[in-house]
Amino acid sequence: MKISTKGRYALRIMIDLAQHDEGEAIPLKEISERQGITLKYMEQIMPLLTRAGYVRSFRGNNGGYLLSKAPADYTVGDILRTTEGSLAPIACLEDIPNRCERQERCSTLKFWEGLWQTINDYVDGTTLEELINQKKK
Amino acid sequence: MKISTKGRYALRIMIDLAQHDEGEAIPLKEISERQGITLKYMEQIMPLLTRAGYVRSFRGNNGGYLLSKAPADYTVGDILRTTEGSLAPIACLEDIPNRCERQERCSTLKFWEGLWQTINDYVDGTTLEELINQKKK
DNA sequence: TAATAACCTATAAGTTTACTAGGAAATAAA
DNA sequence: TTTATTTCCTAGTAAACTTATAGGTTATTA
Repeated sequence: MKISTKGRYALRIMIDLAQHDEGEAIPLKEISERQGITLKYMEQIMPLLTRAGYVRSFRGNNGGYLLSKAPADYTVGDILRTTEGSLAPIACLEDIPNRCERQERCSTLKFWEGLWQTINDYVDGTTLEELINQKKK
Repeated sequence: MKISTKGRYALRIMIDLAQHDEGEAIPLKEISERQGITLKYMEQIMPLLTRAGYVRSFRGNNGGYLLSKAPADYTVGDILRTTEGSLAPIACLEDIPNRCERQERCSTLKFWEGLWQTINDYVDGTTLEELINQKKK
């Protein structure tokens, strides 16, 4: 029941981008040095955020990344789900191929659905901006 | 971010024990047939529940397991934590060896602590009895 | 004594995680 | 036009974890 480095790193990268945003694209090399995350691993994470439209990427010299929106317009849930995938606590909640034949009479299904909902509500209840400003108690 | 089969099976086993409790110890062989979980795998899960004092085990002929308490006296959280281990969403929340040196200035730490708390609150908010009676919305 | 059932430990296949590696394509500055 | 920079893409890989199997030991009852 753990969030992987992909999601955790993505969150730190987004925070770093927000905190160092001065209009110019920020290259991963800089973020790598500040955050202590290897460049090559970040290169794998970034396309997920780019494709989701959460960051704009610029290739070539003076290239790098910029947030597409204001920090207040991202929930942490947005970022985690694009990098981690669904936050469903058990596989049979998500896709049809994962459903089991016991589902009709499964007495735990609703409990798991509730947990999923609870997790989503929590992660969607905090924005990137709140994280940066440490407004969360 | 998934609950493993250990925790999910443990929950189903506990429900099965509750639903078929007639005072006599229930052998794993029976539960195995009803639940479609292999006997040998269950034999690995049960000692965790026995050591936690959640079930009483009886060896030998006519042996098996019995719940130690009434279904209303177990929270789902109790069962999941004994079989899954801590439900902390990231390792650095749990033990000292896992703490990172960035912890002081980590802007996501409180967020993760809050998620952990939220998960614990949810799983502790449902009892085994409620699960059986499907009182959960 | 035989059958049953929990208990204990080891092993192993499959999957996931967390990277590393190498090169291609795009872009800007020289 | 060349060079340096940077993202993008794909593949590989070691370690850890998950999900079991397997075999034997101990306890208990009929």
